Amino acid sequence: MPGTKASEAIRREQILNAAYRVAVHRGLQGTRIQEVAARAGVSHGLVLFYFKSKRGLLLAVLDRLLATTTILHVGEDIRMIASPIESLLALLRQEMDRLSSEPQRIRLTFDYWTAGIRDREIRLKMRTEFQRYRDAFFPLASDVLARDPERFHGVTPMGLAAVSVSFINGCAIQAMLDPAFDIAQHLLAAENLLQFMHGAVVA
Amino acid sequence: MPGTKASEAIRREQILNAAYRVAVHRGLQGTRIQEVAARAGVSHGLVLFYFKSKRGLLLAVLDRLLATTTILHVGEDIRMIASPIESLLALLRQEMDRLSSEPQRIRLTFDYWTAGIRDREIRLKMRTEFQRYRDAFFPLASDVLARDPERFHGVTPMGLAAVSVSFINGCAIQAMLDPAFDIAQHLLAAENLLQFMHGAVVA
DNA sequence: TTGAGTATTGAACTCGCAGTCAATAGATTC
DNA sequence: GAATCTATTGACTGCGAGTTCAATACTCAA
Repeated sequence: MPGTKASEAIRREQILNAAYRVAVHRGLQGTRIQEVAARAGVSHGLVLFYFKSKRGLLLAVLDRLLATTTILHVGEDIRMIASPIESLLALLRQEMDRLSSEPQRIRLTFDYWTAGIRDREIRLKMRTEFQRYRDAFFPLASDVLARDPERFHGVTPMGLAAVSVSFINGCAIQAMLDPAFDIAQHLLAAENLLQFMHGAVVA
Repeated sequence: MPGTKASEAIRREQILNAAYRVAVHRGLQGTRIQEVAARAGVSHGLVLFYFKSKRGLLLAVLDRLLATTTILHVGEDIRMIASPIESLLALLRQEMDRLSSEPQRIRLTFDYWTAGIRDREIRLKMRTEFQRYRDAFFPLASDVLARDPERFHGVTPMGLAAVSVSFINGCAIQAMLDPAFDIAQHLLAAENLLQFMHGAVVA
């Protein structure tokens, strides 16, 4: 009855792929090992053989999700912008575009986020990931503060970075459930807010 | 074997109270009817008798959660502030304070939010609630835009209101899992951002 | 006090799914 | 081609939880 054999690496990859798709489709709680196995074209026994438990499988899916998440990339074009505030604006725009382009991934990420409330291991992984994301904002935030230290008296670069992340997260949340969510309008509003700041700096 | 009898209203209230506390503690998926019944001091059969199903119970808990959510309240003090932007700032501060003061409620809300991805009925309830919340920002947002229509060219009041909500949601998300999340720093950063805007307006 | 009506119970049923493991067939080696 | 190895299977187990419902005890009106 056993089917064709394959190397461990290939099988794990197959199963993880399947698990990811099922998790995206059904949610974390709704993910059943049977369905993952069916999608991967193996028996459910094999899934448990490789990942030991459902929890192990979902943790592996989380690792994969985080590993394949596009790390915040501050491209050459953004770095070339002379004004720090306009750079930050460009980065926010980029990230919001990315959010709207992969809704499924975002939904799954939030699913893990919620699960992290009650699961220590998930929580730690998520926390690490978000810290990394926030840290990527750090240099730009520093530049912004350095340009006008007096106005931002008391604000730390990490504080400003965190606020940027908050804004992006908040947009993601609204975009997740609200079909009428207007990304363009959000971008426009954010843009104007930051232009506002820029105007103040220049003046 | 039946215990003391009570009116329907009292029993529903008892059970809902218990269900809410269990849901807060265990999460939506982790809520078991047995535990709810135990907390309410009734049999699990009675819980099903009144709420028909677990789903029915959780929907009732959601109704209760939303009904008892403090509706965004723009107090006299805030309305008295002459500058629209400073009013908005005060409102953001108020809401962030509120977030940090009831973390359990926020967590449960996000739990339903996640569930809403796959459950149409929950989704609709959540959507309605968030729209109401967003609408409450509308008047203030309008005032802000009216004060300087040219700079905000193209931005709608609803757009600005949505951005405000995004910011608050984003803060809530970070605060939920990150123990080191610095509300004070967030407030400070937000405050400075808005002061910035205010300075531009005055200038 | 009694009887009807009903709120309440809890045993029993069902169902789905995670996890186990001995058997097995494909691969590999000599 | 035989022997060995091991990846793979699928039947089996057990449990946890939602749901059902007939029995039961409380309430209240007559």
